Amino acid sequence: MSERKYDPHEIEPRWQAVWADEHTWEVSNEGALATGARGASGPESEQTSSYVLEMLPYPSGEPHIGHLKVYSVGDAIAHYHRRLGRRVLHPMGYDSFGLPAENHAIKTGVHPRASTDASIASFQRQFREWGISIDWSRELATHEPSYYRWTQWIFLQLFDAGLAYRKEAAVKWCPKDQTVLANEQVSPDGTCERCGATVEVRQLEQWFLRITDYAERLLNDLNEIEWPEHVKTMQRNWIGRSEGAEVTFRCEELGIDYPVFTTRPDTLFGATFFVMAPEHPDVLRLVAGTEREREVREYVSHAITESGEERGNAEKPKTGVALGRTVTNPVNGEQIPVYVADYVLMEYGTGAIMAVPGHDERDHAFARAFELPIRRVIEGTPPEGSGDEQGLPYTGDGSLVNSNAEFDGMDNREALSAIVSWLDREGKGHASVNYRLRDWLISRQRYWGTPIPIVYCEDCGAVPVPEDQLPVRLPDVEDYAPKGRSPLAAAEEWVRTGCPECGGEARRETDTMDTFVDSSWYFLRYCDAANAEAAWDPAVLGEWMPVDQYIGGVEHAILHLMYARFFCKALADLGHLDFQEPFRALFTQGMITKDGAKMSKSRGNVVSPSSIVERYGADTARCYILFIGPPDQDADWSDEGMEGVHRFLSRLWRLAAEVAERGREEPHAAPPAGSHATLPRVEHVPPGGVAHAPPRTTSAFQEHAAPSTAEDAPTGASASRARTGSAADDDLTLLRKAHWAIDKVSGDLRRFAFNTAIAAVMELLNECSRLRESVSVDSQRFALATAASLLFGFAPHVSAEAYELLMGERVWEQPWPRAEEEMLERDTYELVCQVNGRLRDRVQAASDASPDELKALCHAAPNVRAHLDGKEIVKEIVVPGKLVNLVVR
RNA sequence: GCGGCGGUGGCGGAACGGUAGACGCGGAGGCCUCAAAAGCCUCUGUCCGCAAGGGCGUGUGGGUUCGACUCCCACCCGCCGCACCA
Repeated sequence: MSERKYDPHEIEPRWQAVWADEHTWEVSNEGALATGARGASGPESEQTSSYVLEMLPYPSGEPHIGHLKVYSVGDAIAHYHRRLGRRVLHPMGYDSFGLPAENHAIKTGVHPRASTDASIASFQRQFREWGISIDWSRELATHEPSYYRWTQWIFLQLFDAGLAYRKEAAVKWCPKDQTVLANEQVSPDGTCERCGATVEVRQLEQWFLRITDYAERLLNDLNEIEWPEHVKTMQRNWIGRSEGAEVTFRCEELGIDYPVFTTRPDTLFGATFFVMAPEHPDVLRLVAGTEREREVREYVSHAITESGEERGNAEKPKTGVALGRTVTNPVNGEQIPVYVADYVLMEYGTGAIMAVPGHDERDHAFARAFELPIRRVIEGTPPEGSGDEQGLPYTGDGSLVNSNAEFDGMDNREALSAIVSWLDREGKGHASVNYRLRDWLISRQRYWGTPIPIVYCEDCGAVPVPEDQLPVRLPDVEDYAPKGRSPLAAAEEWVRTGCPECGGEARRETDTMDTFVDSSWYFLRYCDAANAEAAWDPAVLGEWMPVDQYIGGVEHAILHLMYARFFCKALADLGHLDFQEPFRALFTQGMITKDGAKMSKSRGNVVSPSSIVERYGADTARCYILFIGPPDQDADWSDEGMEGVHRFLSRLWRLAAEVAERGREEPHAAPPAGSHATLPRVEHVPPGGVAHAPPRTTSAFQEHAAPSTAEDAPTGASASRARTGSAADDDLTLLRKAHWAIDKVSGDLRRFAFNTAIAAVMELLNECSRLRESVSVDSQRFALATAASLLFGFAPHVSAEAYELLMGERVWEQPWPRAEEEMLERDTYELVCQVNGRLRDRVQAASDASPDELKALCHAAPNVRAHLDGKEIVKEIVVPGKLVNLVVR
């Protein structure tokens, strides 16, 4: 046993230096271009290139444990793909614009660029210390003009296509961050997702991206991608598609048509009133100059200042005010009263609804509160415990009643389409689809972001900055503090500019873009990061995109992942891309918690990657984080668990060092005492072949293949062949274990089961350790080299070290090991003997035994006999390779 | 309310419808050592039993099956998303 100790602090920097000096993980685009378009749908084995991407970090302070996890997962995948023979693009960058750096600047006066750059330097250093296999030649940061120049270019493409537009709207405003927010950035409780302040509504003119144009495609194309079901579900919910009809209700007095969206046109005959949202622009117009005006004004101003939380509470009693107007129900000509009520939302549908109190719970509650008529138009009884004396509201299916001669008696589902057809013919409505998704508000009244490349001219209006004048650089300012307008507005010299169209005086847009715009296309830029002429060369993109495996946190399930999909579709429509979906497969990793709680500074339970790496080395940290449990689930950090992984890596290194030493002392020519003379030495095969071929089948293998019988096989569960077996048996046992591990790890990697993959390597190492006295150096070397090879993607440094000690070669240059079929097959196995489905005995059976032979073995098993005593056998189930089950009575 | 994901030893977790608890942690005992650390070995779901062996065990209750952690039905609990969405 070597006296030396596993020292990650000596090993890790040495290998990091090799990878850095040799630019090991860089890939060029030329190869990709030369091979032509890669078979996007081709089988895994034929794929020649692969794009493995983890979500880029927001550089703030130091990397945290979540970063360690996501890049450990991504690196394992990247290495696996490489060793399957693919050229792997595995880049890194920084989402470096954003509020935290700016808030820090407000507090300290340090320019956000300075703190951001410092943080980026820390991330870079740690990524190298973790040994992540990154192609550093493609590194980018979204705050660099060389990057945001193209963010601005994309904005202009969208602007030219009418997909970026400016409009005044009721928008979400965070009073603390002093900026508007996207709908997606407001938490369900009506607070700012970032700072927690209660979000207000303000009427402001803002920039939007027309993501709603893509609602249908964003929904449908979810079927084309390999994403976790829960993420797809979240996106589907967020898009919120509803099928129904748009129906026009006319206000005869004023001659105005009001379309409403309904999913239940079959209940149109039950519409007994009409309700508008407080924000509806016509509410005040309808009451202007009437005695109702004052009351309505008061109600409206109260309603729009209510917080989303107050207003959104479904339990809240219904409130509202009658407008003193009526509209005509198009199906029966009835005049029905119009109300304003806060339960109707301006942002969904048309901001006005037809109210059917007989068949809608909310309308029913309102009708009761305001004593409005409630009419049943569909027969049926609501579930127990709901509904009034008449069984209303009833929201289920049934036959139409109280409608008209044409539709009464008709099944409501049929009636639905029949009524829509009728409306269509009469010009009073049509089938319609409505979405919950809103357009994406991208302007922010903040400093640290990509400037929006627009100037305002008195004569020409909003004019795009010409492409050759990009980037519009972010100017330096004195004061970053938000004052309800962008800090950029204070940079007067920067703001004042000439109009690109008429040359006259103009002023620059002073808002910046939401940082989600920056991160909606970074994966494209990686493909062609050095391109100074264009955002990308479509030919280069064609080689790498779409991303084969994207990895990140679920927290981006809606925001980033929806925006990036939208960008791809829009840019594809504009002819800049030839694919629709950016991320073919997605993996979402779970959170690492401490003592069951999210790590946070305020809780004081933060485990910092740098402290773990300092103490145990990067390999232990990475390996533990993958071993802790299924990577898509949350997992709780345990220092003891990490100690266990550290012991495992120590043992691997120690055994490798020991075997390397033993190998030097005992050259292959003189194997010890005949025990394994029949086993040839490990072969070295050039790249493209099998990495380290296992010893070929020899007499040792055949000797072992002698079939056992029930009589001579051990019957006790704990009987161990290895203990009593000869040295050659042990060699074979170990080699088989190695091949088993190759097979197991290969399968586990395909399904992201890193925890069980590492467990399999642990098993192999346990076997090496257990048999180390009785097997040949060659067998030991093969088994340990296999362990190192399989472990390389999880613990690269120690694996590279061990492999080099054993084989004198670089493990990452070896192809992924292949398990040999014959080494996976067993000539005997443990046959499970059951009586009535209960385990009663285990016996050795020959692999090629016939069902009848297996039955006989089972009958002969001592403990089976005891349970058969005096019973009648009714059925015998034989599962070759597994078990025999005797059913008795 | 709608949708999604979960519930297995003291703990993290393994188990194509076929030996429940791999692997690791923790625990107990032992070896090595003057001693300790490190390392190594054995045991470790639970109850009965000296043992052989047996009973009970994967949230609850049913069902399908020779056989169910796994499939089906009805519940309970937890987490996540959406929700006065017409």
